[in-house]
Amino acid sequence: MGDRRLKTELFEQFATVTKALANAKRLELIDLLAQGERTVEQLAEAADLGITSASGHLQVLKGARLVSTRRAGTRIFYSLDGEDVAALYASVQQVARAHLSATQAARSAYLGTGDGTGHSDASPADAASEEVAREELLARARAGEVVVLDVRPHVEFGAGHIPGAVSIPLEELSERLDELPDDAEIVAYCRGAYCVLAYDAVRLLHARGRRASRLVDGMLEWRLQGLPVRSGAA
Amino acid sequence: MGDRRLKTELFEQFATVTKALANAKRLELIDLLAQGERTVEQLAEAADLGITSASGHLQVLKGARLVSTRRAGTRIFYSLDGEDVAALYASVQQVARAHLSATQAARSAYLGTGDGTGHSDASPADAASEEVAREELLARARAGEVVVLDVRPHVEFGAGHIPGAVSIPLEELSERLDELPDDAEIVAYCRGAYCVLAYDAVRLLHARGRRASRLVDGMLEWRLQGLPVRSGAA
DNA sequence: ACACTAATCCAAGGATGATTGGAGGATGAC
DNA sequence: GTCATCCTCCAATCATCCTTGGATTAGTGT
Repeated sequence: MGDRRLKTELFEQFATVTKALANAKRLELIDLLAQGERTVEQLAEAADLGITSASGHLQVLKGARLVSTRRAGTRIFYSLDGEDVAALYASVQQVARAHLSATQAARSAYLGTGDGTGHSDASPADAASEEVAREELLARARAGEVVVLDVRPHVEFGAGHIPGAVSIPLEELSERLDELPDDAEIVAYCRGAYCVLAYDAVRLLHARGRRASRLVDGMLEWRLQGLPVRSGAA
Repeated sequence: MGDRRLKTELFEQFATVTKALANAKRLELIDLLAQGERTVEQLAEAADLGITSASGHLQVLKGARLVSTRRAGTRIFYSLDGEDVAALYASVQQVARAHLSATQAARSAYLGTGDGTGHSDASPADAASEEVAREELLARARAGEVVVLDVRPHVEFGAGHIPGAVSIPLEELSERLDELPDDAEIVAYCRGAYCVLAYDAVRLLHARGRRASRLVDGMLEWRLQGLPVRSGAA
């Protein structure tokens, strides 16, 4: 078989994709871009990177065609180059979560669920019991039974949100509580399975005596499921 | 926000997965393991690696919990640690194929389709026209209309195959042609979208005047689709 | 033309990863 | 027990990657 060379070349092609993903900061950039386009400066700030370093990482991602760019005057907006990249990223998250117990622990610690000491088998009064399934939310929202609350920053809401959702970023939530009907049940959501905003929002709402729960996962998984998405400002 | 440290740790967890995938040889090992368990020696041989090197790569994969081991006497069998790993790998292939034109070119060259010179837009008499969809194959096989032919090595057939399929590895095909009914239509399959065996098999069958086509993709995608799989020797 | 901003390019260093050869563990045959 | 086999572990070399600072390019406004 003279196909060793061709075979190797093929796997090296695959590896250009995986190598582009093989860095924590680049994964963080992809996580951000999964919520909508951003400039280099915004990305650097959000991912705690120097401008030069962020630009470098973005060049690597661009080289692997995982992101694309759009020029607007003096700025350059980066965005994910297709839903399959988001799906690949979600797949990575899923594998990490299922295979690495350290990921579960890190996730609990970051989200503020469980105790984070490691024996995370099943906290009885866990926030998991307050998760709402996607199809269920869609049905109940259409029936007007619940208020859907998007607690991500306004920009991300504008780039794509659940139809009918109200946009109140977590930062503004405590001051704008009165915009939410007193008696309604509230379902909050944010970026995805590893986003802390909705967890914080539900904790805050409960503390204020509201009935609130959380959509399972978040926008990333909602979109990948092919469920309806609307874009445009609030 | 004091969550920068926690956030970074979370993404570093994700990165342990992607770093384990960030190497052409390791991807090749995963490709092999997606067809069933193998020993270190078999893997080294198949992937054109030294034993030491292969073992090292496998340790990396094991460290990320992407593969698991089983000891049998003096040998150690490696296998993928769950279908989600196979799904992740398939997702990588998909992204590479959709985003990198070089991957398309490398694929055509390896599979022996198209001309491989780069302008691979659409070869008229392309092998694509002879692809059979998965559900269609299942229905026609159950109705006895087609003979399903597995042209992978016997070991891989034993580890999992399409119910009712006949096992004739490509190497043995030309000598064992008489085992296939003269008049039947034959549908060949092998490992996956990047496996050359079924392509070669169909070319050989056509040359011998048989009616033959190829299942779209292969065993990997069949399994991930949740379609029925049987295991055990022929 | 000039100043200003956003982003990329380049070079240097320190860190991390891949391969190889040789030593060492575990298991099975005798 | 000894030997052979299969695999892992260790150490050294070489290549690759990440970060940082300074210089450069592209675009905007005056």
